[in-house]
Amino acid sequence: MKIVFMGTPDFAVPALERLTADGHEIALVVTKPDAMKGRGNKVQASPVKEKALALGLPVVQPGKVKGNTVLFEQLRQTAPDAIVVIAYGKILPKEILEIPRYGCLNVHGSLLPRHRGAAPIQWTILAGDEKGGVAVMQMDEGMDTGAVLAETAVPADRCNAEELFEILAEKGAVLIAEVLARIEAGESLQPAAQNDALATYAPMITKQDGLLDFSRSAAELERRVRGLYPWPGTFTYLNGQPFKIWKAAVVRGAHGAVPGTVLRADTEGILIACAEDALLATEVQAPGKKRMAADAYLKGHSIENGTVLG
RNA sequence: CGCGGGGUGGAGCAGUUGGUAGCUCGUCGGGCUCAUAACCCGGAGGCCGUAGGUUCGAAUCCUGCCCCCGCAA
Repeated sequence: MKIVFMGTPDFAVPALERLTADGHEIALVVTKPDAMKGRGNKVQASPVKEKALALGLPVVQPGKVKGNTVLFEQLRQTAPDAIVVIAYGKILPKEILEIPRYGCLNVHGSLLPRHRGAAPIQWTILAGDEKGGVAVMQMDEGMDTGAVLAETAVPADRCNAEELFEILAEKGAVLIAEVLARIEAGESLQPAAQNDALATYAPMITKQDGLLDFSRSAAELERRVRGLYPWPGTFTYLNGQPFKIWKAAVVRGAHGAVPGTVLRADTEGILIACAEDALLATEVQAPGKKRMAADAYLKGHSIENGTVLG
């Protein structure tokens, strides 16, 4: 099948590889423009762009999509059977949705209609959902509101966002490959409309979302630690300095301490009082330092019991 | 040239008015103990990121390079 692939981050890469391997003709790859990133403000190409170039596929990086008639024209001339969109990062206007014969198919990292929007995987974990998943849907003009063609569910209450990303990227690649195969075989796919009443919205995550608020429950904070791993990570303040917490566990039990109080700091980790139960930080990071086990951190720094974080 | 912190025995840190490298832990051996992540005694282990420079002498001062990390985007 002749396909235009639109995507940007790592999440989209496995699908691009898979569709290529399946013998589809990837006529064009559309990804976001290179952007300044990281220390030193170096310009960096998107993971999808790098993979596309490695595969020898043509790439375009429009700065703007809405109203971009040049892009519309290029897509029309390319005349793809379908456009596969995975975490592209820009809204597609009607002009583009109408181009392919089989429409635009989107791979989304949640069990729709839950977690429509930019950060479905993180929000699956933040919300404490037992299951996460990946869905292939027929795009329409709404934000992830299209009819669902196929879905795969996986457990989500144990892993962190990085792990769930990896799992769902693979599952998503398989799923979109299957959907395309069925379309090619002439099967009717029976799109299932989403129940808007059950929809939730998963807005973009910001660095500030990583601030741990100990006046919440330890269970909720533990989810935050998992859901924002490895980006942007969670943090609090120790002696006025940002202090990141990469891994943590819930320790149940009443403690009667003010939220944020360090109950103890030993080889087990740093136990911090929360509104409900306590959070045991087991992997931490101070500014300018590497991430390390809390135990290792305490070898060179001492944290008195009763110190208040946040 | 975005701002900034850092590279010291296996781990985490201290150590700048330059002069024989320390701490906590781990590790090895021994002791104590019913027992122990406890305690006591003893030992091994570091060319102080790298290349030069200044100096009688540099982990400590200067310069280049490599690597790691925080912030901002």
